Amino acid sequence: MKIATWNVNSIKARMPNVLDWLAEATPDVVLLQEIKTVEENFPAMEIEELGYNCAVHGQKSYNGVAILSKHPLSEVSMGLAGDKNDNQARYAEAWVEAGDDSVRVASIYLPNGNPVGSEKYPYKLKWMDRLTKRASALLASEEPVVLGGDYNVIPADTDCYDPAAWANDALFKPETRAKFRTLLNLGYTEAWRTLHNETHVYSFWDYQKGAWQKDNGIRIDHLLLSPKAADRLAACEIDRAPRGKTKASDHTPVWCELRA
DNA sequence: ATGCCGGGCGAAGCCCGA
Repeated sequence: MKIATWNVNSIKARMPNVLDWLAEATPDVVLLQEIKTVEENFPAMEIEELGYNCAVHGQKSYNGVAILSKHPLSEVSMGLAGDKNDNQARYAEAWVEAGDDSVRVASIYLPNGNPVGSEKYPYKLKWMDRLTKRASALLASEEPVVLGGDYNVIPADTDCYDPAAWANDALFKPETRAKFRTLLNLGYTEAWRTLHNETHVYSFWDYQKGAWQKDNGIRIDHLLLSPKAADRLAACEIDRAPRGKTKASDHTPVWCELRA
């Protein structure tokens, strides 16, 4: 079971790249973020032609998440509990029906939180508390769970090109990283880091200042595995190739392989 | 301190991202 996460920064602008990558990488499940469109305008037909089912939690212009799966999806649930006034589309969850390979997945677009002095930062921290609550409830089921997405969290100094430059940023502040650790400490395994010792390996490069060419990136796209999923973890990689293509997203896909 | 780039929206220039 190959499960990927990818912030595509607009599904409509990214369709050629997304279709190419689906055909080349052949993931079973893809967790998309920042689709930037409502469900009615999601280009489902072209994706379905490649054998995927689509579950879309859309929003006009901003945010929006989706789950693509070659296996049937059930128990599809959109939105993150805990704040009835939150209408930003940042969370989608589903059960992937695949026999012994079955797994629960969530596509997560965690708020950026900048600028730190604005209301956006407390919104981010509260959203992380809500995610922690949901993640805790999912553990109680003792199912295999993969929480994948754009976490907008740089876990450690070595996950960015210049820690000093990010010191006061919402993606890197101690409070942000502490909440991310709280999430992990529930019992989740961050798939890429648990299989890799390398430092300065990234999943996002800004469009500006030649960040991609200089490899000035940050690692903020993560796959968090419950114990039952972590026991099945066989591989986890960051596929840099899509970031180097024309009309690229500023994020590149991260995928993991779970044994049956 | 701000723009840099790129997308949405909508038809110019602003909002937003990380």
